[in-house]
This record gives sequence, C-alpha cells and structure tokens, in this order.
Amino acid sequence: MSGKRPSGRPANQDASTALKAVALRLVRELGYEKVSVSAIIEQAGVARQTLYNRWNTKADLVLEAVFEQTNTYAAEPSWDGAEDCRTLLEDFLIRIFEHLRIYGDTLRALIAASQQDAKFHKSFHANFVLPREQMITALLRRAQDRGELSPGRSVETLSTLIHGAFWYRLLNRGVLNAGFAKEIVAETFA
Amino acid sequence: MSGKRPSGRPANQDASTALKAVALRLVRELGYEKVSVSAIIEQAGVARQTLYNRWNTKADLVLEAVFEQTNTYAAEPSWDGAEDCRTLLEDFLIRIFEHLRIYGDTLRALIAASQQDAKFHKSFHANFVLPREQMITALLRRAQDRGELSPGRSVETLSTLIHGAFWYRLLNRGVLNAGFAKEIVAETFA
DNA sequence: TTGAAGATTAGACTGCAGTCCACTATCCGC
DNA sequence: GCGGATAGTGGACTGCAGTCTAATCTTCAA
Repeated sequence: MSGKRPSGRPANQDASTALKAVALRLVRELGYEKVSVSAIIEQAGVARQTLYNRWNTKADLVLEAVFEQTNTYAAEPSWDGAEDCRTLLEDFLIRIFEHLRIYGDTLRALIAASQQDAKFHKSFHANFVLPREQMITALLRRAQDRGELSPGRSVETLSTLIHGAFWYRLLNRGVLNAGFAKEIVAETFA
Repeated sequence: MSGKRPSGRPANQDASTALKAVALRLVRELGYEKVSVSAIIEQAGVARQTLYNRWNTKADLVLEAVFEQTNTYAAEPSWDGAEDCRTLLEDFLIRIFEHLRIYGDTLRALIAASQQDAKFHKSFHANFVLPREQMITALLRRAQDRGELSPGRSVETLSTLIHGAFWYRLLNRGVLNAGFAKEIVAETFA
C-alpha cells in the first residue's frame, strides 16, 4: 500500500510530536493569540523551518494538535441504546459544549484564522466542520426514520440552524451550556 | 447639550471622510486582507497617526465605513403593510443576503477580526450584531402576537438559530440566496 | 501676543508570521 | 565509501499592524 520509502533523510517524528505537545500546552496556558511561533519552536527545541516543513501555518499545527487531543470529543453518538434521537441530540450537544469550556477560545481563534487563509479554511472545513455536520444530519435523518421528526422538515437546513446557533454563541461569547442545548433541541423538534 | 467646544486644534473632518471613503473603495476593490493601512493613509493623503487618532484598528475604520454605506441595508422591516410576519421575515433575510453579495467578504473579515481583538468585538457587537438580533426578535414576537407563531416557541432561541444559520453559511462560504432564506423561514415556522 | 491644548505630520520602531538561504546531517542505492 | 535526495539548523529577511516621538500647526482664552 504505502509503496517505497522515500529517499533522503527521513523526517524526525519526535519533532512533530514535540511541536504538537508544546503548541497544545502553550495555547491552553496563554491563549492562541498570545502564543508566538518563536516560543513554540524554542520550547520544542526545533528550527523554524522544521515547523513549516510539516504545517503551512500556526493554525494548521494547532488544529492538528487540538484535533488529536479531542478525537474522543464529539464522538459519534452511539445508536445502540433505545434512547430517542431527541435525547441523543441533546447529549451530543451537551458533550460538545463541555469540551468547549476548554477549547472554545482556541476554536474561535481557528475559525478566525480560517477566514484569513483559504488553504487553512479548506483543511479546517474538511477535518472539523464537515464531520460534525454529517453527525447531526445522520442523527436527524434517523429521527425522521423513527418518526420522531416530521418527514416534511429539511434535515440539511435544520443541521445548519443547529450548528449555526452553536457557532453564533461561540463567536459572540455567549453561554454554551446544557440549558442552551435543551433550548436548541426543543425548537428543532417543536 | 454638547457643552463647550474642546480646546486645542479641532480635528480635521475631511481627513475622516477621506479615510472612510478610501478604505471602503480599497476593501471593495481588493478585499479586506489585501488592503494595508499604509495604502489607505497614502491614498487619503493623511499621516498614519491621524487614522489611529480616530480608530483603534483597521477593522474599526472599515466597520464604520461599511456601516455608513449600508445603514439602509437591513433596515427595519416596515410593519405597516398587512403582510404576515412570515413574509416579512423572508423579505428581510433576502435583502440582507443581497447586500452580502457585495459586503459578505468584508463582513467575514470583520467577524474574524472581532475574534482577535476584544475591544473591537465589543464595538462590532454593539453596532452590528445586537441591532440585527433585536430586529429579528421583535419580528418574531410580533408573529407570536398575531398568532402566526406558537406562543410556546422561544423567540430568543429562534433568533439565535436564524442568525446562526446565516453566520454559519457566511463563514463557511456557503450559498446565501433567496432559496436559503425560504428554507430558514420554513423551518422556523414549521 | 502669548501660551495651553490638542491635531497633524513624517518617520522610526516593535513584534510577529511566514519565507529564504547556505550549510550540515541522515538515509538509500550503488 | 560516494552521490543524490531530503530533512534539520540558524539566522537573515519581508511585510504588515500598531506604537511612539519630535516637531509643527491650529484654535481659544487670557
């Protein structure tokens, strides 16, 4: 599958690991804006170019670091249980909001960065935005199949409304808690 | 009301006018990111400090320039007509989306900037976000009064969902057209 | 007329992301 | 071991937003 090993000196995996670890730690300690690339490479003990060999921008590095750390976060809600989709959606949103207590500020910074760099926007959209959108649409479709949601509703539009509410609150520093999750679900299934 | 004139040399109003005009033109020609402060002050024939005497950041200047240009944009929907609120909301959204064909990119940049500068976020929220939020909530409340919308629905939550959908599409470079406006309204009043 | 208050100017300066370069280090096939 | 390919290093460099400074201009009030 992976074909032949590329010729030349192999990339030092430790450097990538160290960079991601340092980036994640600094971002959580200081906030995205206050972390300079120079500080990251210094603490990772690595040259500037090494970072840019692997990632295009600071945002790409942080996205990957946060992404690895939180691949459990917002994991696909398990369908196994007999719970109704409404509860499933609510729990899903609550879980996301909880993780945002830690990574909300970073996510805001990444969204901002994605508006200023077309290449990063593509990557961010593919790795973060689309997967979550698909989880919600899948869940809503299932709700329709089970008769919990009227078949006349547009699953795609509802998904946009739900994600939008979440983004809007996040970007406007509003409260993202269980109560808000309940409200969203209540209006969605109204 | 205005009290006494402040002492000292009065601010040159022409400079402000020229700066806003140049900023607006350049942003529309080149896009927010490609416009440098140096280019703005050069073409306005004004010193750097003069710009920063009036605005804290490039974003503040552009916000004010765009805001003046578009104070008709998204004007309060007139209630006079006998139209139902559903139609009113749809027309309101369509009108916003049309203006975004011109200013959408700039608005995206301003939203991004507001995530990176707390002071600008406050100003942006007060001048742009809140007024529009209040227009929608007022409209929805009226819809409830007229019996077009079930009194059980949460007007605030619906407003967040509607604005969120719009922001989400905008920030993810999705299509913002009359069809999307219709979809939003359909789900809101579903 | 003079002086205080504040505006304007030109330009130097800081801090940061990202690029470039010359040089060195490591791996591979021969 | 040698040469080609690629990675890593240190440091210089660019471009830009925003700050700072020293000097000059404009207005008012005494």
